[in-house]
Amino acid sequence: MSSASSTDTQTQILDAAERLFAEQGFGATSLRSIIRAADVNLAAVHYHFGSKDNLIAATIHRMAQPIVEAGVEQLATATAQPNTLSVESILNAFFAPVEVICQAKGERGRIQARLMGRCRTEPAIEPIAEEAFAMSQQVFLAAFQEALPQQSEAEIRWKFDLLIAMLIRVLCAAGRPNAVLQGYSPAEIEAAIQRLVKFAAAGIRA
Amino acid sequence: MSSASSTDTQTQILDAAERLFAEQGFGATSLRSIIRAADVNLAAVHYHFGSKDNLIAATIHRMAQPIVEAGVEQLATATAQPNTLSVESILNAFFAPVEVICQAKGERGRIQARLMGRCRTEPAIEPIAEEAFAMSQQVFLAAFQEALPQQSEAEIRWKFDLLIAMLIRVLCAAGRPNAVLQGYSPAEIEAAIQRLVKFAAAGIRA
DNA sequence: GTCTATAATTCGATAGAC
DNA sequence: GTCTATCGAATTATAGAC
Repeated sequence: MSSASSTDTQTQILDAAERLFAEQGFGATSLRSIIRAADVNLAAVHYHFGSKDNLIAATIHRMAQPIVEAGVEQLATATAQPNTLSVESILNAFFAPVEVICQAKGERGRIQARLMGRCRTEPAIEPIAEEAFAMSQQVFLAAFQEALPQQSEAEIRWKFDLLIAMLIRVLCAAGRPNAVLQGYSPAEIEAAIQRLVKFAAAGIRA
Repeated sequence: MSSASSTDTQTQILDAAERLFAEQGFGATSLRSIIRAADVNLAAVHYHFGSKDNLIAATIHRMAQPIVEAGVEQLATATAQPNTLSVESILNAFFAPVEVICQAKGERGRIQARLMGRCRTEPAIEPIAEEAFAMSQQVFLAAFQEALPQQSEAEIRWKFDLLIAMLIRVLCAAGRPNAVLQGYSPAEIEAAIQRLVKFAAAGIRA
């Protein structure tokens, strides 16, 4: 068991790593800049995580866990409805991370959004990220296949791949001039999600 | 005027930088790894480009130029038609880079696609990339506004932002399991573009 | 579990010979 | 225009005291 202080040190390191990895990328972020921001000793990183690569994996997994859970839970609720599963209800669950990240976490949410985006542009990181999001990918693909039996699996797969790209872009660009999500109030988040669902549903059905 | 050999050295450096920046990111790629791949001397980089930052800017501009030109030219052709400008014709021009990059350049195209993707995930690079793609962004936004007068400028802007995210994803994921673009033959590229146009047009009109 | 000190490498940049 | 040599600073990682 870890003591309370060691848990705090781990969290401080993860918080700083999350922010710096998101802003600068994994390779460009040094352990020194992380321990400076976390106000811990350099040796503590190697003690708690072993290496920079292990710290990267731990950071990604901590970021992904609540996002995957929120999507899977909300999808399970939608699936439990007696009516036929609609594309819109699946998309509402798929875009749930927008609410999870932007509303509940504020500034930290935008950091995690950037980090999520990096998982798709850094080739060396992809295996780690793929594992972290595997469960989410699996259940959503299955739901779309059930809701769109007339479309081939390959067709649904590349459309779902584009949906992920859209979701990441929405999260990364939140609050910026041309973004779909301009503010962070519950009403604005809800409205943005509805715009996204409408946009995506039309594309998927096309 | 540069001599022939100096031009070759510059090109060798740019080719290696393009590949390594795309694969590892700007911050994580050292000048030494670039000169190793380019088989030139370290001092040659500073002689020809002055600094790492200048080399980054030169690499991005060289990548962006033919992409911007292809899109703008094809859009001009579509605009020159006597009929009303359709969303589909604009989107065909917008997705032209897929053909430019994937068909004409082969493996190097996929490298440039990744590099293009990095321009939107590395905050420090954004000003450079924004300048490199400014002309393209401007003409396409104007075309969409003309084709969709019933939609507000803000609405068109966030939809266009998502289109860029989709285009980058298509280019980055080309050839991978769940990608819309599976092969690189002219027929497959043309078919993928048509799928994309259909998907995007439905979303934009929604 | 936290720390200092340091080893071993690598980084960007520059000086100066040719 | 290209090269060698090198500076000063930064990097990851480790050893060992407390």
